[in-house]
Amino acid sequence: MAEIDTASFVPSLAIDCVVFGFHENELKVLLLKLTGVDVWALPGGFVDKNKDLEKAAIDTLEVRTGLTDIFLRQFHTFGSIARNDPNHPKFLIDKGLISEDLFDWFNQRFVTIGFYALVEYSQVKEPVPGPISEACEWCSVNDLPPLMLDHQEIVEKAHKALKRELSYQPIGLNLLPNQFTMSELQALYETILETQLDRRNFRRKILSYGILKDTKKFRTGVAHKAPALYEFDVNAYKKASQAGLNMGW
Amino acid sequence: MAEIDTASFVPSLAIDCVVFGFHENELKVLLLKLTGVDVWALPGGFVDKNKDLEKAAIDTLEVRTGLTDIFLRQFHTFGSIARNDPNHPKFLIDKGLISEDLFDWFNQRFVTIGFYALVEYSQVKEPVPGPISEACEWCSVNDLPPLMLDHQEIVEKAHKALKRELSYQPIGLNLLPNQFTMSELQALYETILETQLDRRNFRRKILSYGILKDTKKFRTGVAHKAPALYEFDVNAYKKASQAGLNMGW
DNA sequence: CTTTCTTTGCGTCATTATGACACTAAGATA
DNA sequence: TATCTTAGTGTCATAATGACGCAAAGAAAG
Repeated sequence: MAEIDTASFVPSLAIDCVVFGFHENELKVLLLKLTGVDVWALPGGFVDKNKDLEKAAIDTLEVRTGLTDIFLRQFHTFGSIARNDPNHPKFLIDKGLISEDLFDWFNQRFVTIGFYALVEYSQVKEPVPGPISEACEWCSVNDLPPLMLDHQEIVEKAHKALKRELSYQPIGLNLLPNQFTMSELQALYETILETQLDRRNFRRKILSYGILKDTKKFRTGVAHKAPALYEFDVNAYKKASQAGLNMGW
Repeated sequence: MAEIDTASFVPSLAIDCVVFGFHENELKVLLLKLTGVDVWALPGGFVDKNKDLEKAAIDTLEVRTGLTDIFLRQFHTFGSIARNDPNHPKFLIDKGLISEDLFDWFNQRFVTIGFYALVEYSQVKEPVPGPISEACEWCSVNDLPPLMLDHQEIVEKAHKALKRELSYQPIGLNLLPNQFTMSELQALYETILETQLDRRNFRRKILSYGILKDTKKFRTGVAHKAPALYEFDVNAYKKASQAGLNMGW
């Protein structure tokens, strides 16, 4: 059972992280399975009184994924009064996840600040569960298990934010391994956007941004023609992020 | 001096609103001047325990502007620990703005949820100051008076968010009077983007979106050739908002 | 070893969007 | 009446986009 020192936290405040990864042509999110029940939750937590919001998110992610230096973006704050449901702390207590003394703390009205993170799937060796969870796993955004509270809505909103981001920012540096093929990059775009793109036009457009470097190497040992391996030109990538792609005016 | 019932508020939480208006080719924000000092603040406040965040923002704006049905968007949550500066509540007490009992409340670490609002300048007849302010006025974003705490940063971030929004959303319905000329619309765009646009290309592009209706009327009584009056085709405008303009992929 | 199949890489072509700018019309002012 | 400023329309070269063809590379099948 989780013992927490509620006095060290900012009351009413929480953070939740939607950690996106990309694997086998699917967009995944990291979820925690609450111990003993088929209810899942986003990694997140309370905010330490002397910790910045960002830092709270970063620390949470480091614990879960082992990664430091994660791409993180605040995308929305969820503060509907409907989020406060007394059945929720009751449920947690019934299932033995938190002690009874914590009812009041968990029964507060929480406002949660949503962050999304982009991580390289393969770099997360073994996601680690938290004090009230027994598993930490990647789940496909298109096939989510039952989620706690409004976490489903939070995931959806994060996905939407990511989609939008894609329309005016380069994306991939944080989601793909260092080297990747054009097809893999395209698959990432298609997956996030949930749409199909023409292979040849995609190549033309993404190359026109000048953010890719041809490594002159090829992926070998795979079926069919060996595809060229690219990597991001980090400098150009960051410049493009700053300036924004496809700005309308 | 302001008397407030702190018990009715969610601790640690506040909202701040950046209300944008457009007047004389300048982008304005509504600011409150604290009584007796040359320090200004954004309209905002604490969050009532049983009020949604959005509702808290809406209510604040209604009090200040008299307007209901305001275009409102959450753009960022500010939660740095550096926001909590004990000198600030001391200052408020020294200046007689709040009573000494309120020190603890005001000395909390506050996380503030930033909203920006777009309103039609001329519809705000007489902005009304709050309990600790003696004036509520429009100030040009390019020439802001000294602002409280990190409110300057909040305004800047809101402006940036608005700029970005402009690149993939139609804007104007909430900032311009019902009928307007092409030049006025262009001036709005130029002001928000802080850049110059070619008159003829602007017209072509904005018309191509199909969100404008020609009213067949003209603005009379002004110097030079009478310009045509347009209004937004609200249906088309909303569809365009949904779909997004200039989406890159 | 040759054929088949799939994926990669490069290119074409018609259409549309964009940036730069010229010209005319309308109406106020000199 | 001439002049000046803003409005409205159009042109033209260039760039971007969408649709799609074709040949080369390599694995797999015969």
